[in-house]
Amino acid sequence: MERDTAQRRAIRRALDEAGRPLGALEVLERAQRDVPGLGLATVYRSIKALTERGEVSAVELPGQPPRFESAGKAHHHHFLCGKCGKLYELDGCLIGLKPVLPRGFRLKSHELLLHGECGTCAR
Amino acid sequence: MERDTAQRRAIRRALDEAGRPLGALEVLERAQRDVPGLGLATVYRSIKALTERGEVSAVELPGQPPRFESAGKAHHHHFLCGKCGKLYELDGCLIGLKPVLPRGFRLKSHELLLHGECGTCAR
DNA sequence: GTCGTTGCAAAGCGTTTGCAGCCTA
DNA sequence: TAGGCTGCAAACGCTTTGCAACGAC
Repeated sequence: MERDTAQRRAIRRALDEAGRPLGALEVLERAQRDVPGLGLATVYRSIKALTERGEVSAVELPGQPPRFESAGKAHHHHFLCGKCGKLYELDGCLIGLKPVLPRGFRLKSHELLLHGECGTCAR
Repeated sequence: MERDTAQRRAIRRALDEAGRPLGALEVLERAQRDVPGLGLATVYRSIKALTERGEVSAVELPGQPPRFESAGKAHHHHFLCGKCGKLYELDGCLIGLKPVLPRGFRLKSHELLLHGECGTCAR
């Protein structure tokens, strides 16, 4: 990820402006507004490079392809609505307590995914 | 999932006796000790049926194919060692506090994955 | 005997890679 | 101009499906 190309600018922009995690195809669609000839392989290659640089982070969901979001936000978790399938960002972290780990285990990070129904679907 | 066949017995047994979540191929290998001719498609079909019945649950890991474990255990979470790649089961739940959700959201369940190094790898 | 279940092979899906040409620095 | 970057198509790994034979009830 060293050169500044139109493709990478478009991909970065797509992720920055989305406001929510995007799937690879969604990134492609949005970035193609800037660079019509853009290929899916380039999207994957760029996302991979950006992820390694720490500028993008992947969000994994059970049974679904990963979605990607701009990194650099504060530590947060996600809420997946089981009805509409949308993934929401939640501010803050719910894990205040030090978990009880087996002897010798060292904790480096954690991921929390909440399931339920969003405000729109719940009524 | 209505008939009782040797294949399904073998698959169920493999999951029951493993003590940790297994990948599809691991299930195949173990179940083939009982039923040598067993095919991978049958493993997937059976796991799917068992999952729908609630007897098996899938554990999703970032960037990896899912692993499967017998359900019915108490609510628990997992710890993934970044060095050796093993997935451990942790007793109990760390989420005591009601998380702050946006207005109207209804929480049904949650998944927590801890990352770090296990006792063996940490030293 | 019925019809759910199986193994095989082929198809499917998301992702990665090989390659020749392109374009940034 | 060198070498990273790109698009295309083929390859890949994991999972699902079509189909004819099989076997539980």
